[in-house]
Amino acid sequence: MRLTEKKITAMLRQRGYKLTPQRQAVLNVIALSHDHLTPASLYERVHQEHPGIGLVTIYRTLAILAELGLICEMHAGGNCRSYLLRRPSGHHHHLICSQCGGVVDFTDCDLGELEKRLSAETGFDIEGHLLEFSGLCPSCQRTASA
Amino acid sequence: MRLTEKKITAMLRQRGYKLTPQRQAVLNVIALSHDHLTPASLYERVHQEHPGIGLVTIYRTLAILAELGLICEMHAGGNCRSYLLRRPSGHHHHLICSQCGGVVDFTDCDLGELEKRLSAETGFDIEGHLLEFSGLCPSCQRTASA
DNA sequence: TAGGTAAATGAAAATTCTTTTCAATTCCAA
DNA sequence: TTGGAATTGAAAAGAATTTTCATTTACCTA
Repeated sequence: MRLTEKKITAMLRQRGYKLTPQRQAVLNVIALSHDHLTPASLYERVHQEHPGIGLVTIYRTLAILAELGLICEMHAGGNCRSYLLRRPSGHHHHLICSQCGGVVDFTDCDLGELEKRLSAETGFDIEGHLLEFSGLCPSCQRTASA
Repeated sequence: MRLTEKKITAMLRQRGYKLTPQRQAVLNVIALSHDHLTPASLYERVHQEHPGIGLVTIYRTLAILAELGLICEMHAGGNCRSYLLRRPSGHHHHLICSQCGGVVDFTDCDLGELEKRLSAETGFDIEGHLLEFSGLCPSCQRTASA
């Protein structure tokens, strides 16, 4: 079950956030995109449909969505921040190319055992995790060796 | 085999880079540190031993070391960039309390299999990874339930 | 060991990216 | 409808990083 724009707007209202046209435009772009979106690239896309929207609003909307856990915030090389609609599995991991910043996603990480052990050892009530691998993507490997 | 300051300086000279006192000071701090260092925190530490060094020099030295693959550049939440001496194991992990920000480190994570699989599936040359668990530390659990 | 030269340095300015401030506008529950 | 709190955009502020440039320095060569 993928989060749709409709479901997201419902969650927003439930939490007391207002449903402005600007937010709808942002949500629309996020919901339809399968890519990682930086604030700037989101702005660019939203701006086409909805000129006059401010970059500030993009930042603010992203902050709300991240706070509600509806999107994942991630950090990669170069232009640091990017966001992606949250996937069904609940977790969401990345393989990031340290050269070009390209991102590949994967979801199965099998950290349950480790989580259990850490929880027992430290007493932490573990809520989630972030796993990122970094390295060189095939294309940048070729560039590097050339 | 851990990279020592000596080995790093040797590699620098080999590549035609000069060995300035500033660079030595930066290398010294990096080589002795087990933490992730942001440019700012590195600067702070180096500055104690070597006042007068500029933050610019920190950035430049980090760029060279990353280019030579002697340190790993990582991007995590908050203050985006951080660097870590490249370790044999390539590992460094945290358990972070989402309430008080307390951090517990752990090193054994057993991700070798996953790394191998991802590498085979994606063609990435994987250099390192970042694994962070988040949750509530014992003390904050008590506070929360109180 | 002195001298020349390319590389490195620090300060300041310039860029980017992000957040804050604030007055005007807009959503929406009553 | 209407009141009031939330939201908006513009501009200013702030933070992080990079560029520029004149000066200094490491280190190769003679």
